[in-house]
This record gives sequence, C-alpha cells and structure tokens, in this order.
Amino acid sequence: MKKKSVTIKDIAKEAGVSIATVSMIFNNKDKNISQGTRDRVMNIAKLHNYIPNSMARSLVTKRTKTLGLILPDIVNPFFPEIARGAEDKARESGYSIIICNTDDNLEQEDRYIEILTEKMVDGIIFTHSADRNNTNSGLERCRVPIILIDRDYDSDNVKGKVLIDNGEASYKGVIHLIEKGYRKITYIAGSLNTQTAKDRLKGYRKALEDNGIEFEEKYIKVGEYRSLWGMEAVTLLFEEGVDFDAIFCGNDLIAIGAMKKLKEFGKRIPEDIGIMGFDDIYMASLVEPELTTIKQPNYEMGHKAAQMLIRAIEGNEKNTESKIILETELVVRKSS
Amino acid sequence: MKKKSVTIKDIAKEAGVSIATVSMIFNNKDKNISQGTRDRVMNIAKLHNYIPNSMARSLVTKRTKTLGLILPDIVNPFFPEIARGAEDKARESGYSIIICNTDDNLEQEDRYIEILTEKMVDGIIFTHSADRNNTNSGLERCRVPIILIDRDYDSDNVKGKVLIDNGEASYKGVIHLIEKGYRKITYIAGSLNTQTAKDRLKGYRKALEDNGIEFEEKYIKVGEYRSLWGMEAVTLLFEEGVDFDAIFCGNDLIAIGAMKKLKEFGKRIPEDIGIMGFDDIYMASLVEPELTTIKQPNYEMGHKAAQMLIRAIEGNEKNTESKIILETELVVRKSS
DNA sequence: CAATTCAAGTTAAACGTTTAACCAATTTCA
DNA sequence: TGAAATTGGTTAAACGTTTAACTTGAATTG
Repeated sequence: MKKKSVTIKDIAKEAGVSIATVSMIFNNKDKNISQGTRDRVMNIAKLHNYIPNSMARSLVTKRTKTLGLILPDIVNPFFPEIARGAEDKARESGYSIIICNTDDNLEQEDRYIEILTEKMVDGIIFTHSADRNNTNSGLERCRVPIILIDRDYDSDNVKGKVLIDNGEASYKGVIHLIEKGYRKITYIAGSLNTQTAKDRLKGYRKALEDNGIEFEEKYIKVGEYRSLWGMEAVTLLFEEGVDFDAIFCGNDLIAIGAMKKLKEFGKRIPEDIGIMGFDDIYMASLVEPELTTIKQPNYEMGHKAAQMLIRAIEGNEKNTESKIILETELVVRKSS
Repeated sequence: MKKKSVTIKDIAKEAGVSIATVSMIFNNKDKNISQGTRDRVMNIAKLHNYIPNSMARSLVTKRTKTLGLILPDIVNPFFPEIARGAEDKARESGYSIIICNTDDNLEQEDRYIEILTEKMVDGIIFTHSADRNNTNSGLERCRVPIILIDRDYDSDNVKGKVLIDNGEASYKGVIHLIEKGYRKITYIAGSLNTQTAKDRLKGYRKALEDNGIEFEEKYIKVGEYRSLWGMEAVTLLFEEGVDFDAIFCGNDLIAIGAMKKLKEFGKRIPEDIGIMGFDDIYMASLVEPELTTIKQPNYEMGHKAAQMLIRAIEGNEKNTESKIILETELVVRKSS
C-alpha cells in the first residue's frame, strides 16, 4: 500500500534521458525520438510497472478523461441500461464514469454537480429531477458541458439532449388499446411534475379525444414509479368503484404491480382488463401474461448521450447544442 | 465552457492574504486565522464561486476521495443494489465512485485496475470473475487496497471480503424443498467456475445426501445467470426425459425463466414442480407465483464493502484483513 | 523587565506531469 | 559550399494546491 510509486523521473534517470523525452514517448508525440531510445524507455517503464499519474497530467492538460453520470436511482431498472450504454461508449473513447444517485432530490443534484466540477470531470450526463426553477441551480453554475437524458430542460450549459417523444409514444400506446377494443382506459401515472410525465398525459388525452372518448379525471391516478404504487392504484380504482377495462401505466414497474393486483381481484388479463406499460424493461417479457409496452431504447440513449458529450468535449466547440429524439416502439405482447 | 476558473491565487490576491492562508481556511486548519480574515476570504470565495481544484490537491495529498467499483454487469439486477449500497456509504464519507463493467472478462478487469490506479482511486471494490491464476493478474499488481464482494480470492492486496456462506445458503434452500416433499430436485446452475458456484453445488449435494437422496449427474444443468438459460434448461430437461419434481436455480433470473417455460409445458407451480431461486431480486415477489428464494443482503454488501474499504484507506493501516460473512435468509413464497 | 509564549499570518518547496522554446549536430539542397 | 532543414533530443515554466518551517509583533509570565 505504501509502495512508493515510480514516476516519470525515475524512468528518465534510469534511461539517461530527460523527463520530457519520456513524457513524449508516452504520449505518442515521439516523432523526434529514435527507435532505440523509445525501446529502452519503454522497457524500463514496463520493468518497473510505471503507470503515469493522471492527477499530474490533468493538472496541466485540464482534461481528466472522466465523465459524471447523474441519475435518480440505479436500482430502478430503467437506469442500468442507460448507465451501461454510457459506460460502453465512454470506455471505447478512453473515458471513465463517476456515478451519482440523486433520488430525484434537487439539493443532492446540486451537491453532485459541485463535487463533479471539483473533481474536474470533463462533462456530465444528467437525468435531472422534477421542476427546477432556473434561477440559480447547480445546473446553471456548472462549468462543464452537460447532456440531458430523458428529461428536457433549457440552459446555456446544456450542450445536447437525448430524448424521446413522450407525447407521440403514449399516443400510439393508447391508440393501440383503443384498437383492441378497450374504451374505458385509466392512466396510472408515476408523477406529473416532469415535462416527460406531462407530455405522456397529453398523448393519452389526445388519443382519447381523437377517438371520441371523453376524458374523465377519475381515470387518472398519480403516484410514483414503483410496483407497489401500481398495486395500490388498482386497489384505489376498485374501492372508488371506477368502471374501467384497461390501464395505461406510467412505466413497466407500475404495470407489473397493477397486473399482480388485478389477478388478486380475479380479473383476467387481457380479457377483462388490458394492460400497457412503458419502458420495456427486461422483465416485461417474463411476467404472466407478457406485458405489452412502449420500448424506450435505453442502452442507445446512454450510448448516444456519451457520444454527444465526448464530441462536445473534444470537438472544436462550435456551440453545437444538439438534440436527438430517439424512436420508441410499440411492443405488443399478451397483456392487451 | 472556456470560462477560466478562479483559483486560490485569485482569492488570495483579492483578499490581500497569502494563498496558504486561503488554503488553510478551506481545510479547516485555521486555528491561527482571525475570524475577520476568515470571513473576508470566505465571502470573496463565495462571490466568485470558487471551487478548489482537486487535481492539484490530490497531487500533493495523494488522496483522490474516489473509489473504483468493478463488477460484471450493472444491468444484471443483482448488482445495482450493491452499487447503491456502496455509493450511499461512499457519499456519506465524502467519496465518489467510478463504475466499471467487466462482463466477467479477465482482460477487461485487468485493464480497469490499471485505469483505476492511473486515476489514483484510493481503493477498489471488486466482484471479480471466474478462476484467476494468481500469477500476475492486475489484482496482484494493484497498488491500492481492494475489497472483494461476493466472490472469494486470496491476495496480498485484498484488504477485506464481504461474502455469504453459499454452501450453507443452498443447503438450507434444498432442505426446504425436501421438507416440502420434493425428492427429485434438479439444479440449474449459472456457472461452475466460481468458488461461489462450487460452494452452492456442494450445499445442494450435502442436503441430498443428508436425506438419503442419491445425487444424479443428469440433474445438473450448467449455463449462465440469465432467464433465457432458465428457459433453455427446462426445455433440455424435458427433452432428455429427466424425471423431476423441483428445480433449485442458480439465481432468480434463471428461476423466473424456468417458471415461464414450465408453465408453457403446462406444469403447475408448486403443485407439479417446485421452484426455488437465489438472490431475492425485487422481481421475485412480483412474478406468478411469487418466487421462493434465498435472500442475499445486496445493499448491505455494497454498504459494508465501502465501509471496510474506507476504513482500510483512512485507518492506521494495521494490516486489517477482515472478512465479513453476511447472513442469507430463506424467503418462502408461493413457488414451493 | 527580560524571557517566553501566542496569534496571525507568510515563504517556499513539493507533488508528477506537459509543452513551448531552444539547441547542437548532421543531412539535404541549390 | 553555405544556408536551410531535419534529427534527436534538453530546459524550464506552468498547472493549483498543501504543508512544514519560518517571521513578526503583541501579550503573558516569573
């Protein structure tokens, strides 16, 4: 543990060259170094297992080759794929990723942005939480480029966005339910204070309207993005005596919880009640009946976000605020 | 983006003090600084939104307040909770976490260890992959303390381990199946080349032996820790005409896949076939029927590992190689 | 009242790199 | 043959901190 680590100086001394020479060799700026010297230095370095100290390097280059990934909760199965996509792209380009869970807590987000700038990450991928007043959040004060995933927001620091069209997605989901013959379609939402959630509600209402189905307040239940809430919401619907024949859910977790509770109430799916989720987490195809849902390309979102970020970092920073809307896909399975 | 960041020097100049003074104030080594100066410096710092550069700091202190977390795949639902537990503990103590997915690939592991030492992490939490020859792996060459999670291994650099007793866990799982009256118990394993897997097999065999049930090779199917393999393995068992009345699975994913396939074959669970998983991922209680399984305290494992690691880093390094064996718990639900 | 301690700082070296600017010896070219 | 270009390097400053050692003037002590 206290093994003193070998530095560029040691290598230089042993090879009988200046440290600049060693540095250049290690950075492939070695056109002006003879093959002999190069080999000698490399051998000595290998022998002593020399690993350059990237603190020292970063101090002068102002690049850490590290990215921050801020998301609500890695335990929510929606996020690991995003993280994985981002990590894969990052590694490919020589970057590492620091992961930060915020539990959708604004203070925690700000705190993390501060920590990350202190650690000098080169950029941040950010799934930010609900409504932020754009006065003086950490997001505004941040000094590195930010790419937003999944949830939209406008700010100077935001150099790119990777989103889906939530309105269109939920629209086509509800249309599918209507085509299947369902008419009394409830909506169990996870929240209503992100733009994402609002857009989805809009899509839901538009689908109803376009088909001459009247929207009713009592069809909407708002809670959180967890299976437990799906179960509670179904119980609530029954208790309130709401008459319904389908449920459109804010995400798959809610849908899976709802299905479980429906079965407990003796309902058959999809005969009595149709169910539709959102996200297409891997579990969606493993539950009984397999869940019809809207697939979000999570891995790709993470991957694309990392790609945009790295481009923003390394590119000749022509304020390239870009925005990618990825396609969602209606995945029809057995629950509808 | 190119906003030149304000340094300690700027603050010092504006406050009319030396940089040492500012540094001391920021590090709470300020017993010898008057309240007046302290306030003045703090105000100026806040005004300019001064954030210390931790590269520069780390360069002299040799501490980065960053940990590495190396695991096979964050998408596997077994790992996010570990990651979360580790992150929570880390944050609490002022550390950040760099996450690394290896896909159980040995070269990737070594590569990551190298990257992490280059980035000067203070320590590493590591769920290493299958059989490593202890000759010259990155694990041996690593210069920072390592805590192992879930999978055992011996090395000088390993300063601690957080494990469960896999033999005892699977033993009690199989005993439960036997008590429920099952006798022809197959075992769908995820792999057999980790010590973890071997121990589980041992527990399985011992449980059979202790109850006078003969062990049969054909009962064992070895594949990978995925639902798809669970489905395939069940198909295989039927194709081979194996006569069985219960399945002990290497993890919950396998169990969920197996259940799905069994239902397709028209088997009733638990009446015709009993199923037991391993891990207790959150999905286990949401599938139909709810899955009986062995609960691993994942969050706690991550949390404990981070705690041990931080202790090893900050403690007066009395070679405190420690080993924690956490308790597993048999969770009896509807599938057995 | 001289010697000592204390308060409130300052100075300067060190951490391990990168990189622009420089240099000497040799080779090329017109 | 002399100027220019190339080869194979070297020197030294800079990056932004921390920290041990030093300083200076005022207060305390015996």
